[in-house]
Amino acid sequence: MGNFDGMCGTSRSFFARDVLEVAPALLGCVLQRTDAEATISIRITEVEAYAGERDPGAHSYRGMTNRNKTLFGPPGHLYCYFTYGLHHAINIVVGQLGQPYGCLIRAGDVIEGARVARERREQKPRKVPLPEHGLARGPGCVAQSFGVNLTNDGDDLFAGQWRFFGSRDGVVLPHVVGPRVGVSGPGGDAAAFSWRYWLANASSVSTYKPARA
DNA sequence: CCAACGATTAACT
DNA sequence: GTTAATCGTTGGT
Repeated sequence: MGNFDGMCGTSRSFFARDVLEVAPALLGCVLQRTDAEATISIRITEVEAYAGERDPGAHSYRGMTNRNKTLFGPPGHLYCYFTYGLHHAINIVVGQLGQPYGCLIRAGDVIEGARVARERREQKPRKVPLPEHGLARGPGCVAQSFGVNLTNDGDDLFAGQWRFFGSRDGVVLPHVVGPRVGVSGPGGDAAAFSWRYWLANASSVSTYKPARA
């Protein structure tokens, strides 16, 4: 495993561009992590762009903190954070060094390692069975399927456990654009920040929930 | 120091 | 549609 039809390895410079250019280009790409337990490969179906100092919805809007310092580092690394006291979520760091841009990976199709991903997602008993397309549906579910936590914050996606596969010809797949999920305040303004991108026909795309005022 | 809240999820009415 | 779960980070005092 590890090779995908029409896909190939990508260089770090793919991520060293503006986040509004990179975010839609991530759709259909495959992110892969191999640890002692398994190899998990996820085909990205939903992302959101966060544009640092020009984005009031971004963690990095008010400058560097201990939590968000990875965003200020080189592109092509993993920004992992913990939220709501329960969940982890992952970004890919985007932009030139020092531009604190990130793409939140909101959903994807688990195309390799689904058995282990399901074990991780079903550690707590559930009332209704988890469908295959629900394994990595939602940011917390993506992180849990990969089995990542805060110790993975800053991981280099071009080394160690991680691989990233883009489309061979760099084509951006047809997609849908809309307002971001769960962003309150000015950054949630749908007209100014419709920076959520998803594949229209993907069943793993999370259901839309508007942010509270 | 402390209070508020969050780039969420799953279950419930 | 509404709400509990659960805690680190953040920003103000």
